[in-house]
Formats: sequence, structure tokens, C-alpha cells
Amino acid sequence: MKWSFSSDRAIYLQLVEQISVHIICSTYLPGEKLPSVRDMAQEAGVNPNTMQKALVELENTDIVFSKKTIGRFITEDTQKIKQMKEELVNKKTTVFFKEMQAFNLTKESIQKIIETL
Amino acid sequence: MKWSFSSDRAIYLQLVEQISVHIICSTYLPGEKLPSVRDMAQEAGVNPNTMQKALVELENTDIVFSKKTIGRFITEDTQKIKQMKEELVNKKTTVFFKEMQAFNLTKESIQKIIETL
Amino acid sequence: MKWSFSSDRAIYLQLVEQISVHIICSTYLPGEKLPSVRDMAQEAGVNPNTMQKALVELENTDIVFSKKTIGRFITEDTQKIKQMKEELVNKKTTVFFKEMQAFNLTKESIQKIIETL
Amino acid sequence: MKWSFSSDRAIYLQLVEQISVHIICSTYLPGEKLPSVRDMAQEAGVNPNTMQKALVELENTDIVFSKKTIGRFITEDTQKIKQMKEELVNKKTTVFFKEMQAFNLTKESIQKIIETL
DNA sequence: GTGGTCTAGACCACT
DNA sequence: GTGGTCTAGACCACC
Repeated sequence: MKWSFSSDRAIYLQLVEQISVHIICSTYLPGEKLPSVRDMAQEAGVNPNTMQKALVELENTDIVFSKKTIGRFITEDTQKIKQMKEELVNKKTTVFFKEMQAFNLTKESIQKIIETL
Repeated sequence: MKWSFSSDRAIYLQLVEQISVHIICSTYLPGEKLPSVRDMAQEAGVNPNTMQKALVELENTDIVFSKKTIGRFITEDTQKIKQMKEELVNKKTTVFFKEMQAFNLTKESIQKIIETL
Repeated sequence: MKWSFSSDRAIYLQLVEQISVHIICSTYLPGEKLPSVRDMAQEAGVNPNTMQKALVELENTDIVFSKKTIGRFITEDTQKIKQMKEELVNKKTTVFFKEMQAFNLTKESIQKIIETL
Repeated sequence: MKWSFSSDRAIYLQLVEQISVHIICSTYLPGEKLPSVRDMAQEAGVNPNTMQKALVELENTDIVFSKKTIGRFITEDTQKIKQMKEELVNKKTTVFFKEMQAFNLTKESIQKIIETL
């Protein structure tokens, strides 16, 4: 896994997002045990507390749950994961689309730009 | 002009971006004098210091320049503005595209989603 | 305000509860500005981070909200406060009642005990 | 027997309390031999170490005593059990009462709420 | 070794 | 001076 952070947003929020992506893309499978907080923190080059904060945030959305002294697990509810994916895709696309519209770009010109990538 | 800020990024950076958009979209025309920092700050509902910081940032990219005691102006170099627009569009599109790819979406499926918006 | 903590529950949870009580009892009034995190922490004899955690917890229930760099405020929605009070009273009473029933006490005997207090 | 634990207090303390209740309610009779630590742990869905700790705690109050290599027994002193019950009821009631008073509830309104349960 | 909590102390963006 | 974030390092209950 590759970790990199931009300096203009809180690290723990970027962690939340990147972990979410890994869950969505099945790098972490439903029901799978996550590495320990300490290990994940070290891997990401981040303080354990920061990683903890990110994981608690994920727990608040029920995408991850923790069993004390045993470990943290990805939800087994694949439906919930799918739903999260759709929400994220939806949110990101609309944000992107609005920004492009702010530049006076039409839907067609946006499509064209993507075509060339 | 509508101003709104998300809480997870520095406000001055969001200002930089939104002002850029207005320059690109010719809400602010090339060579035009900008309102005073104080006025712009008030209009945006932001502390003058914050607006000041955003404008300094814009000056660093030569898209805005200031004449002492007279005021701040949009560059008259339309070429530079056009270039900035392309850079911004380019950057945003590639970022968006990468994020969508991280979700395992193909170019075609992205196109479809945009189609439906 | 008096602060005291029992050692068998997380301090931040006890803070949440005690602050809630003060809001419910109008020690803190709707719309009122709370003292700064640092001040509240010092007053409670607790690390600022711990107090912060408690306050974030309260924010998650919308009973408190924060304006960055300005301060934290009690919600102005008195309805929400009332609702919180009822929930707390309800929860505590039912828990208490169940425990007493576990001791084979009837409703009448519980009433009697309370009578004597 | 039903076991369930809330996550915000140490499990062994919750065990102490629940076992006490069973002694008080004569689910475990005076002088009766308790099941083995291992069995009790399994029944409660808890690690044997945790159950062990709870039982040691109970021994410290003389409500339970152990005969080496034979097992653990409930005290035969029914007076002591009765006393423990009274203490527990008393403690819980006063705590509950204080909490309700903190909400500005009068004795009468508390009585009413209990009435409706 | 695991998650959870807590402290002490620091820096940042913003008012 | 305010809320927010982050680090470093510690202790606890539990497995």
C-alpha cells in the first residue's frame, strides 16, 4: 500500500479516505481483520493516535468495527460497502462536475477531456 | 458572487481557488481593479487578514498584481489567464480521474456517470 | 462547577455526562458560549485533549457546535436539549429499575426506598 | 443465566456485579459450590483470566471463599449476603437519586416516572 | 500484543 | 487567544 498526504487537509481525513478506497477495492476484504493500529500507523508513517482517530471515524460509519483486545475488522455487510462506494463516487463526481461548470465547461467538453486521458 | 467554504481546508486556499475561478470566467476582467481587501473580505464574510493572504498568494502566480497605494489589479495578460485555466482544468481532471480509477472504474463508466448528471 | 471522576469509566465519557447535566439544568444556557477548551480542561483538572474529545462527542449529538477560532456554543434549539434530557432520564431510570428488579424488588418496595431518602 | 456487558466499563467489574446479583437472588445458594473458573468463563463468554479476577474481587469481600484444590464456595453466612444486598441497593438508589436531582427532578416526579414503567 | 485512554506539549489557521 | 490537529510516549484491561 502506498501512503501519501497533501498538506492542505487533516491527515486523519486523508487516512479515512485512503482506507475507504482500499475497502471499496477489496484490498481489504469484508470481515477481514485489519493490522493493528500501531502497525498501520507505522506503515503510513503516522502517529498511532492519528491512525486511531481515522479508524474511529470509519467506525462511526459502521464500515469498520473493533473487538477490544482482539482487533479491528472490516464490516461483513457487503451491501454497506457497496453503498459507501456509490456515495463516494457520487460525491466526487458532482463536486468535480460543479467545478468544471464553474469554468464554463459544458458536459460535452468535459467528456472530451476525459476521453484524451 | 456566492461564497461558501468547507471546513476541512484552509479558508485562504479556498479563497484563492474561488477568486481564480472568477478571473477565469471573466467575472473579474483582465486589467480590472479589484475591490479593496476590506470590501472583498466583507463580501466573502471573512477576516481581512485571510483575504489578504489569499491575494498575496495570487500575486505570487502573477495572475494579480498590486500598485502601491492604488490598488490590486487583474493581470492584463489574457494568455496567462488562459494558461492558468488550462492548468487548473488539467489538474482537477487528472486528480478526479485517478480517484475514479482507484475505485476500479473504467473511462467508459466514468463517462456514463457524467452523462447522467 | 464541581468535577469528580470515578476510575471505572473513561474520563471523557464522564465529562460528556456532566456537561450534559449542566446544559440540561441551564447552568449553560442555550446559545451560550462555552469557556475555551483549555479553560474547561484546566477547571476540570484534565488534559485539554481529553476535554476536546468530550466536546467533540457532544458535537456529534448536535447539542453543541463550534465555530473555529471563535469558540464553542450550546445549541439554541431548546427542543433538542429537552429531548436529550428526556432520553437521559429515561435511560437512567430504566437501567436503575432493571437493576432493582434483578434484586427481586417490586415497584412498591422501590418507591418506599426512595420515599425514605 | 444471561450475560451481557457494556463496553464502557471493565468487564471484570461487570462480572463482579452480576455474580453478586445472582448470589443475592439465590441463583447461587449460600454454601453452594461454584462451577470451575473455566466453566464460568465459558458460560459468560469471557476469558478465564477475566473471570478469575472477578472472583478474586468477590473473595475480598468475603462473599465467596475458596478451598484450595476443592473449589470456590458461596459464603454460608446469610446475614452477610443480606447485608451486601442492602448495601448494593442503598448505593444504587442514592446514586440514581442524586443523578435525578441533578436534573432538577423532585422526589415526586421521580416516583411518577417509576410508576409508569 | 490489542484496542482504548490519557498526558504533555507543540504547531497551524484564523479572529 | 481559539478550535483543530499531530506527535511522543505512557498506562490499562483484556487475550
